[in-house]
Amino acid sequence: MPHVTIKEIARRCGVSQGAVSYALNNRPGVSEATRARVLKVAAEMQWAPNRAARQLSAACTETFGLVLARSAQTLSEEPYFMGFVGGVESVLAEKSYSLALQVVADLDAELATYRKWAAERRVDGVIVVDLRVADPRIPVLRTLGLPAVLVGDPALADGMPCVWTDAAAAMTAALDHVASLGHRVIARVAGPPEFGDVWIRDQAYDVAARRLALTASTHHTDYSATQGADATREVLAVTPRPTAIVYDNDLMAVAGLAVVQALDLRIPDDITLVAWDDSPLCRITHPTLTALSHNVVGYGAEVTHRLLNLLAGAQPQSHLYSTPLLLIRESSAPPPRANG
Amino acid sequence: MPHVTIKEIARRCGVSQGAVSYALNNRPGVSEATRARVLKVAAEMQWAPNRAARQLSAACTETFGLVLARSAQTLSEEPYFMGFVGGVESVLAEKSYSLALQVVADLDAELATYRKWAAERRVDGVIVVDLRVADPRIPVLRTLGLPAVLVGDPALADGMPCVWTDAAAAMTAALDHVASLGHRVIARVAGPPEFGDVWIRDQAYDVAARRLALTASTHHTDYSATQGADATREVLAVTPRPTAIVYDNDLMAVAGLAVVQALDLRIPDDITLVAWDDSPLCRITHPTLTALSHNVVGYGAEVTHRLLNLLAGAQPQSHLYSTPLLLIRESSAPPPRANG
DNA sequence: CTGATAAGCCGAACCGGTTAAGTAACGACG
DNA sequence: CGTCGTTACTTAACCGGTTCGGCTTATCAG
Repeated sequence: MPHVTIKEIARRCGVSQGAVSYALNNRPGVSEATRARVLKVAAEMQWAPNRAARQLSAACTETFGLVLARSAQTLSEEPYFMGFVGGVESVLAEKSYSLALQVVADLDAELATYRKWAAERRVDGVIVVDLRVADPRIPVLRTLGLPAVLVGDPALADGMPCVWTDAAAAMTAALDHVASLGHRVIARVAGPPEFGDVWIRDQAYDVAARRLALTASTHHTDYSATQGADATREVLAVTPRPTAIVYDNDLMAVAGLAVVQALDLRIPDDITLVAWDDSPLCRITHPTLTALSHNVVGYGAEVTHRLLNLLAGAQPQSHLYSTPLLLIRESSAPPPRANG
Repeated sequence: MPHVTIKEIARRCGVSQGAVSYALNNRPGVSEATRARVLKVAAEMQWAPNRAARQLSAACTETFGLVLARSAQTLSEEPYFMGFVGGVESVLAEKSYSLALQVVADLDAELATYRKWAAERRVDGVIVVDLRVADPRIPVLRTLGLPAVLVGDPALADGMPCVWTDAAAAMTAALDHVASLGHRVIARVAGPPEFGDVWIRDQAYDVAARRLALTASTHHTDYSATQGADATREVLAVTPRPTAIVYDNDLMAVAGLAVVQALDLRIPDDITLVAWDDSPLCRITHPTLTALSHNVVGYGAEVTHRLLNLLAGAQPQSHLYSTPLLLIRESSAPPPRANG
């Protein structure tokens, strides 16, 4: 059962290949009668353009690339990415674009993938996540001339087009919240410092803590539940003990919650917890977790739209998607001896 | 800056295109001296084969397809898929294959995607997940002649190649465990009944409960945290109240844990909980959750290997990957009045 | 009635690889 | 010395689309 080609349609319609191509692509050059006949035959034979052939002549792959430089294990623990990918997909699907997803071990492998994709003409553009401070991917993508939209703060994007959420504003809101509850000693369980977003939060956290005259510490982790739990134990061993902890993701916050409970401390009576990356996790714990919520699916969709626009000739620019919203839940309360 | 092609290399080396192709593909037909020269020039010019061109002549895309028929929201909540995709990727990467991932709304859209991929010659084969009872995708894939490996029990695969984990054995182990602790009234918070894997577990649960003379009920959900919590509330409202609950995924188990705690019942003193799909979630709660653990990343890798073998000409067959292992943790204990 | 214009279609080149068929040079062998 | 076989290439067709130049024919203005 050979594949149905444009040539076969041309034979059946008694016209040339070229005419069929014009007809199928809704371009002038054929009569309406012929066009209708061609479309009918094509539909009957269930013709669809061979992707490789089209790519070869059009020099356009209709594919975007996304590289995730995390271990498969980490990815499976972080609900974030799957939602992001889902958002990307939702936009690509309606443009009949597709997504080339690659999971690699580290940043070097990610760079190698970009080089390969560029040389192979594998993708039309890429979406870059997990932006770093002085990110080495930026100069590489520039050199390769690979169109890209970065996911992260303009301060990290070095002039490349990017989409960002205002993490600094969100962090400020979180600290205003705990300070207004009366907390004076707080801690933060953060992600890896090399991640640009974590760096942004680091800055905002320090600035807000100073402004509010809070005693504040930061503990960096690898975002995993294990290190989130460990960091929480460290935090609670310090004197004076913090009465509020801000986490950089939901997984660590839930892990922290369990640690606090295992130590027979009560939430929120003894300790207030604030999570980042709101997800069902934050709503199913007991008590539920106050969290900085943002729409990850929509974020992925927005980034994809920007990349499409960029390829369509739009000016490269940075675009603020949103500011995470602080959702106050049961894990927030004044500290034990507030007003004391 | 035009792309470097084989023609350009041929020109520089003073040989024909064909000779360059032979040299680059390590095929006989060129002298060692020429081959070395060609390889050197190709390396200098950083040549990489244009993917579309190779696909067109080789009639092989070096791409596998994976369709996920879930909402982006659901996907972001289920850690399962990202781990699976990571496992698939780990195998594909070393073969320089790539993955076409598509997220769609429902089964019909999934079928449409397969039809499209087959017509476009978009992928060499597909990995099919979330196998259903009397799955409509099986006849479609057969008709299309699209090579596929199904992820699920041979009883559901209708003779197509599949990779499975022995869910029935795992369920039996879970019930043996709770029965041996002395529980007599148990409940199960299950996934959607149309999923084949859930159906398999339904059967095994009923059989084991009858054999062990347990009073057992099953509550079907959509796998979400919300419905997991709701089902748990229902379960706990029944008289006589079950003393052990088995969940079909980790997310619902964690949600259930919170519900139980919110009702001021103690785990494991009052209620024993068993989760499926062990993940960090099960280890970070307080108390930690007994769970049926299996290696999702390895599962994805195994499935991918099977698909590669299938395309290499191996006989289609079903292959048992593993039986989920029951990891007993803090959420397991005898019922309140055991030995009574 | 003639010449210009355009619509409709054909043939062929092209994208960048792979590969079958053909050819020239050379050594071995009867 | 002629023949066969091998090696090392070249040529050209091919994959399945897109696209350009040019050829027919019909249309219409002059």
